[in-house]
Amino acid sequence: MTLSPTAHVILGLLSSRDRTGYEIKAAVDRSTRFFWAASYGQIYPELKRLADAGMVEGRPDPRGARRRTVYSLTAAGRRELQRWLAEPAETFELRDEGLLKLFFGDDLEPPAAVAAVAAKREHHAQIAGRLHAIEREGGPGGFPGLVLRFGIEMNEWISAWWDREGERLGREAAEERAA
Amino acid sequence: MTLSPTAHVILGLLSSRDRTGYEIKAAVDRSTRFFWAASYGQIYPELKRLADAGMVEGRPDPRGARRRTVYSLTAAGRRELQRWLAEPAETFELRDEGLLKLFFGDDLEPPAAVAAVAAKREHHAQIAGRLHAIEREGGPGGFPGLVLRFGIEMNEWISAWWDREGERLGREAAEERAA
DNA sequence: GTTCGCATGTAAAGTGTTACATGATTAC
DNA sequence: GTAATCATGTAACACTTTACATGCGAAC
Repeated sequence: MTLSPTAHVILGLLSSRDRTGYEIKAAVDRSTRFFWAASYGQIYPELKRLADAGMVEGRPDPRGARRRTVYSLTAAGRRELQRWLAEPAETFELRDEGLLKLFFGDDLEPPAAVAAVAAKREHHAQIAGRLHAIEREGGPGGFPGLVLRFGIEMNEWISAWWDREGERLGREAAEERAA
Repeated sequence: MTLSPTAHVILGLLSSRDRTGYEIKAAVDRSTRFFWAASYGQIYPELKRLADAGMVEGRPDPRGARRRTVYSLTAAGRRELQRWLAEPAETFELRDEGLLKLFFGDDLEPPAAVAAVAAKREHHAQIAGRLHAIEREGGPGGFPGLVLRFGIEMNEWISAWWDREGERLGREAAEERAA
């Protein structure tokens, strides 16, 4: 039985505190979302599988008439988390439709290409801004804080790169019109 | 009928020249692979769908007894490519198991965390190296060349970032041992 | 009293990878 | 002759998203 990386995200989040499936989803959206997303359609079935495998334990903890299941890590779950963390990472995938469009930019009219570059700059500036906001609102310390800092600085760097490139393309287009 | 981004990659690659499915796969592996991968299992069925939709045209072009189908873009296919290129990009997804492990680094023994950082540095240095090799072997000009340059510089930046961070973590661990 | 947030789940559809199967041609 | 490359394709599996369905509690 091999566990998916998403299963390990759940184990990792339960390592710091007990949570419901709903809270796990919220934590993912606040933190790992930018490099590892997960939906309810994954989280709830995965919690069941992990419970069957003895890695997590759910206990009912209703609020009034509203049923609620809080999950916690078992000793086996903590061991599995440690094992996975020590093992080398495998998955690294990027799917960037913006880069794809830029790649085919030679098929574009110059103004459209400049617009595609501007969209790339904007997109990464926005991600950096959102991450920055999380940091200002008392973001995490330790390794989560380090990864957050990385996300901010990388997106700022990418945004600046395309900003420079956009300037250059704009200048070249202007020179061409002048000639 | 909406076309997937992968369908548009095929249209884009057929825009510069006619190709077989095999050649499309090879071109993807040489170029868009780092930000948009595609497998035979997608390319061949997608070529059929695109042919049914009148976006591409296949003509048999055997080499001896070996059957071979060369595809070319139709006028409708070129229009669709233009339309898609002008439209804002939607998909941007990153799945980075290494960042995930670093995120949970507080659960790791310090030497293991330092190793995870080193793995991240190495991974991006290797990608940068491979892309650099493509550039040296007479890489593409124009927009494909620009995207390649971006890939090289971004991976070098990421590698340098984790290099710095690894140094710092190593120093801190040493100071702690000394104290 | 209605909207928003909490809470759990499933079904269907879409996307994509991997492995397998087949066979010809070219280079060593 | 044999290994690598060219060439096409499918089947099984894994993974994920989206949409739907349901209902309580709190805030306004």
